[in-house]
Amino acid sequence: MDGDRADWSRSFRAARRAEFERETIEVARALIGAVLLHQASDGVAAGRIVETEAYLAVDDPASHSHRGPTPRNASMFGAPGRAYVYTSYGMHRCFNVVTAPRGVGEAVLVRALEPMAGSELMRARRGAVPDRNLCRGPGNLCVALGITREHDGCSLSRGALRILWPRTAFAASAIASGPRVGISRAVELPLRFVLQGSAWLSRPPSAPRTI
DNA sequence: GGAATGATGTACT
DNA sequence: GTACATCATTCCG
Repeated sequence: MDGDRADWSRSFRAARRAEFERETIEVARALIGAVLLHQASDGVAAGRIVETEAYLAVDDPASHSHRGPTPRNASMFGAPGRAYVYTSYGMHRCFNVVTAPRGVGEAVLVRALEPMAGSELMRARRGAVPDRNLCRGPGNLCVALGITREHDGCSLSRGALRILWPRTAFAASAIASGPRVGISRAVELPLRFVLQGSAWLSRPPSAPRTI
């Protein structure tokens, strides 16, 4: 009885891990619609992911991993399915999901959430901002969910900070891709993914290229 | 509406 | 010193 339960639990966890072990671009797409949840000491907050960006290990000079491991980006080279949280511009936190196998250095940046639970807590953490801005932008969503550098390297399958995968993925037509935001190198790569029509994006998808 | 700006940790020249 | 996966504020048309 307990043995069955342990087997079930093990295979369930393996399946959860497998979600993170697909190709990074595939994970970036698959994360659209997943829920990011943080159970903190002061309460629970969660939001549906509506915007992501993939950062790759090869031919991607905009990626933090491009020049190899450093103390800051160490967790990006760690195990998949864990968090990479870094400080941006000295003041903001940015939350990433590590995707590639240990040592490779790929991750998906989460850029915007649609609030699902804990809006009051988010408002308390964010201060006087319009609700539509609670989780708009990578720095803001970290404040709203209470994500800090303490979460760097933590598991996203087991701990207080978790990804809840959707039972069924969005249709490909519901997701748009385009250039990433706020970078100056590799600007042409279409590695940003958004839920089409979402009111919660950090910014609208850029217009389709007309050549 | 948009452009400019300042706050500032980490990594690099 | 300079650049940077940002954000809120200020200034301008």
